[in-house]
Amino acid sequence: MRAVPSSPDTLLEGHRPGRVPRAVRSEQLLGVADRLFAERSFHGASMDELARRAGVSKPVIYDHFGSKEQLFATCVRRTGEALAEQVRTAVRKESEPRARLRAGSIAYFRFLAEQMQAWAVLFDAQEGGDARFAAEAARIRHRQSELMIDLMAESAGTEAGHEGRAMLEAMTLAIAGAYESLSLWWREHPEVPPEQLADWILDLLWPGLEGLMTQLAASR
Amino acid sequence: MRAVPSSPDTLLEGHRPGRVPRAVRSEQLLGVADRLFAERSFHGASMDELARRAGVSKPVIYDHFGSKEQLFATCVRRTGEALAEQVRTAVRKESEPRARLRAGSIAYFRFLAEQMQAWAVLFDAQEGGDARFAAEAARIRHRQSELMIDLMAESAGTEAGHEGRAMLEAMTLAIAGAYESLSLWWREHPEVPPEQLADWILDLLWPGLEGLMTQLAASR
Amino acid sequence: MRAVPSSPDTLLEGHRPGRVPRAVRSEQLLGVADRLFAERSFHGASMDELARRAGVSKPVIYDHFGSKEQLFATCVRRTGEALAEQVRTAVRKESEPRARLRAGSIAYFRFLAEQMQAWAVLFDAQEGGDARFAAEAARIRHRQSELMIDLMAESAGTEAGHEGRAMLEAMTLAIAGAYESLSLWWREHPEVPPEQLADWILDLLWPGLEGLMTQLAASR
Amino acid sequence: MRAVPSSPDTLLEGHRPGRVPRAVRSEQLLGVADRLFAERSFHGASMDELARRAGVSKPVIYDHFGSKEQLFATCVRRTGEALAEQVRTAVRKESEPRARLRAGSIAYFRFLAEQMQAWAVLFDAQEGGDARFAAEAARIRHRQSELMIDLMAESAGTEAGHEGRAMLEAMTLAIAGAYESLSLWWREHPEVPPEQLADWILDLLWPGLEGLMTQLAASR
DNA sequence: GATGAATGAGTCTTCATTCAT
DNA sequence: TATGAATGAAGACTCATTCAT
Repeated sequence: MRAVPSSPDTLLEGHRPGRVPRAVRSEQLLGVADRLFAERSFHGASMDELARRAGVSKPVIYDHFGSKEQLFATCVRRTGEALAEQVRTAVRKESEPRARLRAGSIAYFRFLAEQMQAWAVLFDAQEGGDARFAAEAARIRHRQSELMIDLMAESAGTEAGHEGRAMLEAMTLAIAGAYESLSLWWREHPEVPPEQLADWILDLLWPGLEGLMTQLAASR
Repeated sequence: MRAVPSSPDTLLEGHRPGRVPRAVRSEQLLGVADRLFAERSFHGASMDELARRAGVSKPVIYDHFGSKEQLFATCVRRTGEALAEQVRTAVRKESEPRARLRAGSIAYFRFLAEQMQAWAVLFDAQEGGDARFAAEAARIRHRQSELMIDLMAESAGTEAGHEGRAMLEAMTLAIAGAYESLSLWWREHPEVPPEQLADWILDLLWPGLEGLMTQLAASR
Repeated sequence: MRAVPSSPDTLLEGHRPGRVPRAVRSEQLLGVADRLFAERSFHGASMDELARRAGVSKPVIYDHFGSKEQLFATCVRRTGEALAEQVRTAVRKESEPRARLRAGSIAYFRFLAEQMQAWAVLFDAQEGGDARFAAEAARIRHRQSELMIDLMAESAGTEAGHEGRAMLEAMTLAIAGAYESLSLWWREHPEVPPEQLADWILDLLWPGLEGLMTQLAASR
Repeated sequence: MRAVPSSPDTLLEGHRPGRVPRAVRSEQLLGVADRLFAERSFHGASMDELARRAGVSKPVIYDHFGSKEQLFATCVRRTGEALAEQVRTAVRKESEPRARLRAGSIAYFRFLAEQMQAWAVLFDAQEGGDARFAAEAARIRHRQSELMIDLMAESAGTEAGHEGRAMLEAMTLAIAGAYESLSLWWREHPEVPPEQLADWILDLLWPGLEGLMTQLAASR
């Protein structure tokens, strides 16, 4: 029994349904999709609901993104980029390695707090049903931690020797995993401030990280 | 043009399709289900395919497990318990905290290597579409790392003061996340031996862990 | 070997399968559903067959009615209303109580004769498998006989005193039951004209009804 | 997930599951089936549940009754016969027509009160999904009212002339319908005593019935 | 550029019924 | 004789996707 369109989210975006420049419509759809995927996860979200919420007909969506999967991939990428940008900016404001990592961590958690929904999209990409997004998501997550390390190491001038390459990659992911799990925990303990989280995880990771960096520097 | 049953996995289990004692069939079905969920993830796996692979009709499966969800939950639980057991055993063979953690880590990675498929089930439980397994899975993952810490700390006699409780819980999950992400990376670099992985992650985590434990002991 | 759609009932409705305005399709589906439920009863009717007969795919039906139950309820309600309307109209044309009842009875039987299929839907609602339609159906049947009595009594100015309330309700249903059973018998003796049926049942019920009405009027 | 047999109703019947004379088992199964069909109606009742409740395996049931439908038909017939017997006995105790009908009515309602479950079986037979029981049920219901009339008329010496045959049959069913509908109403107003019900319906039907009988007698 | 209408394939689940032991 | 194990067929329902307007 077809649901009545009711007030679509579109209105909030400041555009009447109907004639809308393509780029704007695209952006608006991505926003709605972000929220929907965050709420329902890839499989739970239906194109029908997306269309309803966006206040457009389904063909519009297909015209813009081709398929549910491509739409999802786009959401994931966009969110990943926004997160990366926020972290990068924060890290650049510091110069000491530890301070850089701390700043990056705080920026990271702040992003999550501000954009809960986008964040969920990012992590749930781990699923995706067909492991097709695993690729994209993994790349993003990878980049995420790599970013932190790179930025952190920027001043240290450390560059991975060939042998340490694999290890660095692996550790990079391990760290990303630690952040993500911590984020999931945070979801249920939102009273803890981002700075607290950052201090905790720095206490856990920094000593080891410092050691690894020294070791890499030596092996160079 | 109905598909021919083709070689069901049953044969691998050493049982002709047909009459089989209930317990045996149960076990066999769980095995096939483990593999299937590992390949396709919860949503991607269909009961039809499961039945086809197991060489039985669907009602058999429903008679044994009641529903897809219950079947999945059973797989997750079973795998979690097996993993925990393997780790526990390994840890108990050592007495020095660091050695214990190392032994546990190796056992952990060995379990994954031996039972790739089961392992995927465990991690993918993070999804589950309806966050219904998230509970179970989270509990298992939590227990996993808690287990390591507990066992590790056994001799140290450390017991969390009230204030450190939240931090410990959070760190525990962060650590689990690190292990899991590392495992995912390992999936694509199977040439790295478990001991190597263990050493890497110990180098990363141990210094911080040692510090945390000292700190907790002091605050007691 | 997929079955050819064969002549769907659609043709009878004057619409090619394919694109049809929503309201028209709705109406057409209700018609087909009426017939199907009449033939097979709620449980015996399958949405698959309904779709096949209507010459549409199942999702179309679900889009229109939401579920089998809602579709059935709609059929029942519609039929009930149509019947009530027909009876009401007929009764209003007479002024003498007995003549009113007779006119109503004839209208009632004529409705059945004209819309056999709809009629079956109405009576089978008594079942419904889960007693979920029992409510709706009971209400309709109740209303049916109440209607006759009310209309009949309109001029008589009789109004139930508090004490006679239960009795009136019970008798009302008993009368409805008599009509329904008589209708079922009629199904197998279609040669009997509606007027004949009306005379028979009036001979059976009128004397008693007259007595009851007098009695109620006196007790007021 | 197969339910545990748990205490089957069998025990109440005073026979251990296992070795039981065929006739006894049959009787016991019918008892359980009566209750089950009464609770769930034909379609809602499953052979699995029946077997579980009876504490036997399904093949036993199939061995005894051949199919679900035959089992149901048997239940319906048995119940109908018991009801007829009870009414017949009561009627025979009176000699005046009106008194006979009244006694029969009371016996009828008493039967329902005492054997609610059996009664439901009887009326729900109106459904049956495939109208296959409609036949059997109709016959029984028919016989029911016929019985009352016959018994009532016994002393009156009235015998239907050929012309009045159809009318009598039709009226007979109409009366049965009235009783049944009244019974359904009673289900929700169990505080009303059977005698009250009998008086009500006699007030409604008797005057007309008397007239019909006179008319028939005259036309002879 | 946008939509209302429609679909085919596939989902999980249940049931009456019957072998093989 | 009685049963545990199994099955084929069907049921309601949903979804991503695409014509025809």
